[in-house]
Amino acid sequence: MLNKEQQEAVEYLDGPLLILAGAGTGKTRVLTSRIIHLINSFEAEAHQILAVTFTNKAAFEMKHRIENQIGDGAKNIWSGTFHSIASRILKRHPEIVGINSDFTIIDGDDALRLIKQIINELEIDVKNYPAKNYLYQIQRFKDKGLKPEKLNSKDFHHHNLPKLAQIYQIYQSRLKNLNAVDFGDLLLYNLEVFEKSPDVLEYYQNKFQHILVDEYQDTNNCQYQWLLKLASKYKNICAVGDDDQSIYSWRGAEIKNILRFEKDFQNTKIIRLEQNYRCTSNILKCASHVIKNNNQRHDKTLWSEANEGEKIKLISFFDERSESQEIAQIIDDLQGKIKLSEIAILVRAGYQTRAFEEAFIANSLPYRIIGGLRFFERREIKDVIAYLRVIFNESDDLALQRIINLPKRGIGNATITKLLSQGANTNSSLFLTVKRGINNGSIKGKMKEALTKFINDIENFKEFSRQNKLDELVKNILNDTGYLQMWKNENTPDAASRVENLKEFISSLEDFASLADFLDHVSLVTNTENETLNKDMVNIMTIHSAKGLEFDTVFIVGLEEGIFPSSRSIEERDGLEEERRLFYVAITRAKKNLYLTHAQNRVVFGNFQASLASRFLSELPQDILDVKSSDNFYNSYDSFSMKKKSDNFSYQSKEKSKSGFLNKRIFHQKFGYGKVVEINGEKLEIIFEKTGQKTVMKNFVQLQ
DNA sequence: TTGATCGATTTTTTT
DNA sequence: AATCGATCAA
Repeated sequence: MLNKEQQEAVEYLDGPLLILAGAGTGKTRVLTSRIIHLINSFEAEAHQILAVTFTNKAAFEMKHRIENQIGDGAKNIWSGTFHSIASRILKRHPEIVGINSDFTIIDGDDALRLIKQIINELEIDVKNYPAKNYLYQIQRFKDKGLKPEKLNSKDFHHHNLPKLAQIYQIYQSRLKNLNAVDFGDLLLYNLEVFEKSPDVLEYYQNKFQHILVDEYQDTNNCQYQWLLKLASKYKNICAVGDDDQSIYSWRGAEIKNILRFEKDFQNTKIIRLEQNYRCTSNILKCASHVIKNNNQRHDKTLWSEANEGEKIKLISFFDERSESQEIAQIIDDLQGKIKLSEIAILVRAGYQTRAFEEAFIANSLPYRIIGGLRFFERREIKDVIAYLRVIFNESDDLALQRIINLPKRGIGNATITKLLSQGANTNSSLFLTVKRGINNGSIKGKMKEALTKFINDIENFKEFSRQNKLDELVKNILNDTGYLQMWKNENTPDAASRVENLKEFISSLEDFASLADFLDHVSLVTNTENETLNKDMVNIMTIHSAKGLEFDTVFIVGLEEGIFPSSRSIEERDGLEEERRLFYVAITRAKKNLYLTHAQNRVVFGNFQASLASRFLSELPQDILDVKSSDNFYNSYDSFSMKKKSDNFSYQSKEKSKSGFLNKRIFHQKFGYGKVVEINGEKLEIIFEKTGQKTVMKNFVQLQ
């Protein structure tokens, strides 16, 4: 059943509609119901509907739900991520922007390789001006819809990156020569298509009678312009968003797109969804209380009919090891009572997952890391894909560079650089340059032998791929080039798992009819829909990848200054507000139980150091908190644990004070384990295992 | 050209 | 702690 506002949002058909949907208010249901309603009421046919999301997962889920209700007709709906839809459109009109329809979509790795090449040629000091800063800035330009020729000095001056505009321009022309586009280009070229060809634009304006956009607060300027153009004729655009959940400004997202929606589309109807169906009222209260600290937001009141539920648990640990270790213990105790798959550990940054992985392995708790190292991003998989790219398109220099000396063929950096500059001079691809060099004798000896074999291999694979299935092709590549052998020779557990991944990769290829099909798929779909999803495992992931998900029990961990909020966000303008929204998103993932944890010490860049509790913890509503501390240390939040701790001390002093501390292993609440090397009255000299020698009062250590 | 070694640098977040 | 890049000997 839909509530009154949801129903209205589904049925409203008189032009632009903005749905401000708070966390857990059922926006996905509204979106899918609306699409079904459009079709069932004959307002639009499936192929006249455009539904845009940010993640493949969201798009997939939406489509799946609609298919369940109206069957195969749903297949004609244009639904997908901004990038996949833009790619689909660009494939139909590539000539307008001067590329071919078999363009390659390159990922961040390739883009970075290209930028590095360019800044090397321009002799820019990479030490002071790293390539990735350039790449980042260029991506931001693209997010704003700014092409190199449209830049004016104020756009790039303040970035303190020499020759930024020039590099951007060269980067674009190189991509064009390679018949390649990056993620940002997909949208950017769409805009160019629409500008250069009003007919094409009009075709899509007419085609898409109804446009629906999910997560509208995460659109960047380029996507915004794209939507504006497509919707400007019929103005049947329905955007769903929540300014409190905007967490992608670092990728160019602009909250103001929500604010200006009303101005861009006259007579916009605004519907607010404020009834939360997900969380207990305690969790909701916690989230609302936190987000109120932000200034830049629309004030809104989420409410719910749910019970208070459990209190929010706030737990403090000695260090990140005991944090992960004891959380594993807590979960172990819960096992049997609740499903593990209904538990999530949410971290601020990817590297934090490691401690949990280790703790879960130690406690033999099943877990999965969502969004971590994605399948198609693994090195061995990218290598094979690079082979496929070269086979599909021998002019794909970026892919060729990746594999020309993999496995090792004796083609070193010097040779590659030489070949590249030769290629640049003659305006020909790397592949062609190599071939030419072999023929005209400029490549000689061992080098010639190796490169001839390589070129022949590629041509053979090309031939083979015309007659054979994709998985057979890959098997041949792995065997004939010695790539598989390379890993097998390594004989490490790591290499073994790479071999396994390659096997998995081969079996995943069965679904694809052609190489072109596969390459299209792989460039835009980042992860294989993993089959482990149904298994009962604890979920570990970053908060960003948890967006849109919900779990019975959620642990938000590492709530410390410098981690959450992240150290960078503390310095950035508006950084803290976004960080707080991130916290808000994290809190509202929880349906029933919420644990907030932090460690008092943590290893940062290999150094064990004190870690301050996050400022966000002081923004929590105290009355619904249940504050606990791990038994091992002093905790500033909880007088109860202090008392318990001092009990421990008195017990110790009775039993152990006479036995002497010298040369004994001790534990200190703040510094951890150490060995006593000297006693001066009440003071002890201790060499701590992690922090070195310190002077500490006798009363503050326990014998182990 | 390769592999070893040293030192610098790193940690947001992702389509 | 772990990775990346620069440097150098073989």
